[in-house]
Amino acid sequence: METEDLRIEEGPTLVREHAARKLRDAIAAGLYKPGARLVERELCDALGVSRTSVREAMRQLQAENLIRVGPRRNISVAILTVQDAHDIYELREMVEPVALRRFIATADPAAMKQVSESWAIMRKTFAKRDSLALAREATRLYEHFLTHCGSPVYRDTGVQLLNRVSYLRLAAMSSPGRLESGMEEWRTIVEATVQRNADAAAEAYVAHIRNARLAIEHKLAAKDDAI
Amino acid sequence: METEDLRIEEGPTLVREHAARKLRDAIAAGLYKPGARLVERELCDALGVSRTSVREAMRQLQAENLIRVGPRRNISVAILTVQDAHDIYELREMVEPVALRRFIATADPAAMKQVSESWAIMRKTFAKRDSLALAREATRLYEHFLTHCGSPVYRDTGVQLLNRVSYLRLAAMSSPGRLESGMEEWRTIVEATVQRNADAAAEAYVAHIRNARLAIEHKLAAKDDAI
DNA sequence: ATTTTATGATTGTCATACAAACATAGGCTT
DNA sequence: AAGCCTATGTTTGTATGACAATCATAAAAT
Repeated sequence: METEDLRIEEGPTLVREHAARKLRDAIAAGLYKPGARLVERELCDALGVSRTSVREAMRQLQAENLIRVGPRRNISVAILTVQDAHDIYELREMVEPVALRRFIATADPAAMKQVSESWAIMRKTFAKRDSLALAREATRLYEHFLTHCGSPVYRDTGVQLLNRVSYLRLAAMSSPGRLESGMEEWRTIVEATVQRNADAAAEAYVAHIRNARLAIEHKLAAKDDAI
Repeated sequence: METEDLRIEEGPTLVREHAARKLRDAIAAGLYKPGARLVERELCDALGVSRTSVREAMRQLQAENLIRVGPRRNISVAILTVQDAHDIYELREMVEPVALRRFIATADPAAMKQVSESWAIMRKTFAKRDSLALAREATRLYEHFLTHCGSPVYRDTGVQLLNRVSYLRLAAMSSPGRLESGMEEWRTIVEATVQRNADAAAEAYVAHIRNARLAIEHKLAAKDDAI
């Protein structure tokens, strides 16, 4: 009975959603870089699905601001200006601490246990200096808080903001020392969370997002304009 | 030269976007009520476009959380629970006052003039007790602040939240006295805005959103569960 | 009356088709 | 040789038709 996870929700076996997830992941992993042109036909070949499904997935990513349809109707991975990144982090700072407070107030033991487990994985990947896996697990934890905060509204809003900066977060981890300080911040967040100390957790979370923003702005300032 | 509005942006003459806008407006106007089933073929007939375009528009509205694809794959207008509505207003209270502050700080005279003009229209429609036109003009003003706050991120996030509660706002205007108090709140907001008094405008805006939320929660509490 | 079966409706996906916009490469003119 | 024009191919937007799978409903059988 433990193995069976009786979900009420629908089976996610839609081709268009599979395509959308693949594209989202590819963008997050930096496989498609900001500004890179996306050609429908090539995506069809790469994903092994029809144009119909690719196009429906594209409309979804477009609404999520992950891709952009230009004036010449060419489709490309969205480019974030320094100001865009700043604003997204500013919003994250408003949204996610509230979600974390709600998570702490309402999370059941299973959801709380997942936090410790994700944290353990993060420490392991950190020890191996596997940035990509670490970023992925951190994303999982961010989304875990949002998903289990009891509010679909906070979840949708928060996840959308997170997705928009996913590749930036990966890029920022290459700043010297950022990995270490980030892990310190996470440790504080996780410890306060499992102890259900909402104030401490939220405060640490705000500090974490702010530091992440500064790291990213520093990284972006090095480049010319936008990424 | 005054009549020509030289836009850099792309021409919005895409059938799918036209369809998406029509559906959004229909939901906002209460033409399609929450929970109402949407049948592709009927939408094709009503809009005079192909299934291709309707489906792509649906994917967009789905990503905007305006429609929902159920487990049985039937598509319906999204239903907001009382909690959902509460959370959306809570987020609006975080996002929109910041956008308004930025608007006040950066709006050019033309953008500021538009505020007075919208406000004039609102007073006119209010005098005629034309709730639908009033709601539409208020939406235009909300979106005007967001569009001209200088931040695409705030605009996208704010507009998305606004769209989700569009039909609720219309419904709340039928509460006795809400129209009058709402107009008072708007007057304070507009006056402070055109005087570029950011603190006063933001404070009035927060109060306005809070009152609107209370009116809606009161309205929703009357019904059973969700709308 | 209950169960079973047939029928129709709806969605998801694919394959084509074609016009419009656009890019590119050649060829032509001067 | 430089610049202009044309032919060709590419890409996107849209429409149409097809079909399987699922679901709902009506009809039929027990």
